[in-house]
Amino acid sequence: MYERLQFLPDGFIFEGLTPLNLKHMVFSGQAFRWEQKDKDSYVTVVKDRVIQGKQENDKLLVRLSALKDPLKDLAFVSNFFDLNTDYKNIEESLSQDPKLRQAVLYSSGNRIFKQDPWECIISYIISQNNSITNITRVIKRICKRYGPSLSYDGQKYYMFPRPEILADLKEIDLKECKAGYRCKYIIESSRKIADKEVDLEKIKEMQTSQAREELKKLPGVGDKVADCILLFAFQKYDSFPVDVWIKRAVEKLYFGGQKQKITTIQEFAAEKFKHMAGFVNQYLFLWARHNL
DNA sequence: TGCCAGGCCTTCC
DNA sequence: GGAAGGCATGGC
Repeated sequence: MYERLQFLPDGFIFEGLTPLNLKHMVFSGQAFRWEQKDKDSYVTVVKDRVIQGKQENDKLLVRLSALKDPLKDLAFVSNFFDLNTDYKNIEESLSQDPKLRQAVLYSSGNRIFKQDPWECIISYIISQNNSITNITRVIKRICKRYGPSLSYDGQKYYMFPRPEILADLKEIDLKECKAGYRCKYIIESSRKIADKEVDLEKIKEMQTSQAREELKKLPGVGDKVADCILLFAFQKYDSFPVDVWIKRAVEKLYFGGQKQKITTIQEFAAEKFKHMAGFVNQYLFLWARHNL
């Protein structure tokens, strides 16, 4: 929801975007391919395009490579940054819960990118039992080694490699990207996706629970990884991935600091937050990582 | 050194 | 159906 739009030769300026916090979005651990370019400017690669974003108060400046026609580019950008969703309403609504208010306030403007499903799946397979800095490094190595290169602003960037490419790798080669024991998951999951044994187009049309079971057919994808993929790539906002930070946050806010089983947290969130669970999750995650 | 990180898989009961 | 261990890598 923005108030005004300017067309640039290679991008757009969106004005009147509140709430928006690009820095939160970029470094909140939802996507792993953003880099800081200069002081307030960040760059990433989405499919075959380089995207540069910069925030000035309620303005979002976006430049991109591989220009098509302006309306298609506009649709692509506003979809990726989720600019047509009313986050003001979401944040106000969630803040009605006094236990959530501090987390929402702290994380305000942390919109959820709409990521490419294929890249998201492999990224979150890598994420298991791993740290955000290390996940970022591993993905970068994979793209640099196996992805087609792009040129933007005099610099080289890399696309995420296609499923067929990763599917044909030997484990011993992929190991050089330091994904460790997850390498065999990456290769086998890539093969299932390349062969359409797991069909990403069909998953888009499924209800959350069915989509979740379908994703879990991929090796290296369990409950938590599936929930991340559903939330970040399939817009299933009723999913609520529970990692150690979310667990801590929910235990502290809603269980008086008492340890709970993961299944208890999942059931609690589904019951309490319903179709808003995914948004709650994002606010809680960022808040917890910085404050707990 | 040991423990943790956006967990999953296998084994065993 | 659930508990326990193992697991690559890197930071603290």
